[in-house]
Amino acid sequence: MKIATWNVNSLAVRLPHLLEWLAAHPVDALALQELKLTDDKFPHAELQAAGYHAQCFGQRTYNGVALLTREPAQDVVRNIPGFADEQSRVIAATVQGVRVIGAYFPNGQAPGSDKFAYKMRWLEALTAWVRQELAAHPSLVLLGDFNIAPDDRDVHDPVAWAGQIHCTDEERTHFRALVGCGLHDAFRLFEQPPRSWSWWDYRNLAFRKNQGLRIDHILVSETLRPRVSACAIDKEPRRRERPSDHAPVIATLD
DNA sequence: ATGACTCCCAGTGGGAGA
Repeated sequence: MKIATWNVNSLAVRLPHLLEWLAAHPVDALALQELKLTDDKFPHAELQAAGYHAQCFGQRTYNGVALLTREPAQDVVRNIPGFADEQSRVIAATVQGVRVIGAYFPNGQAPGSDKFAYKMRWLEALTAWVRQELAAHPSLVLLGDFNIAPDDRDVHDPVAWAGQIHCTDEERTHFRALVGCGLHDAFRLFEQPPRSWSWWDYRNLAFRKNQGLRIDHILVSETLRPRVSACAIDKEPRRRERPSDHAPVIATLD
């Protein structure tokens, strides 16, 4: 079973990239973030033709998440139960016996800002809920755009980024708290090329210079850990014309 | 260097992203 995550930065713009990628990588589940469209505009027909069921949770202009699955999904949950939120950031479902939680974590803009405070509240609520979900579903994957670079080795220039958004101690402490619920960063279960990133700024020729951050993650539960045989970032879609600024991440479960 | 690019909604500019 293959499970992947991809921040597409506008599904309307990226649908051709997505369909091409799915044809080359027929994963069993794909969590999408930053759809930037409402559910009435979700391309159900195109994805159905590509062999996928889709659960969507869209929003105009910003945010929006979806879960694409080969097999039908059960027990779909939108956003964090009990956490009132205007923003569409979480979609969870059970697929082939695995509880899959796809999430678009808040950006946070800058430490000290209102958006940073929202990010902290959101992370608090997510962690409490994930703990409950793990108790109910031992086979669980939490994946998506975390907007957190967990470690300095996930940052192309740790000195320049020190204390900046995605790299603050507060964000990294929250990441460790999530992992502490009983999860493992699938990417770090394996030897990886040095300077592996999942996001590159559109500006400054950042992709060409390989200046990026690893902020898109796949966390697997203790129960699933022995089944994970690979995890990789696919840079290919970032090389295409008019790419998303994020690359997909794929985990393979035996 | 408060830059740079891309997307969206707007409406000939500005917010947000990361």
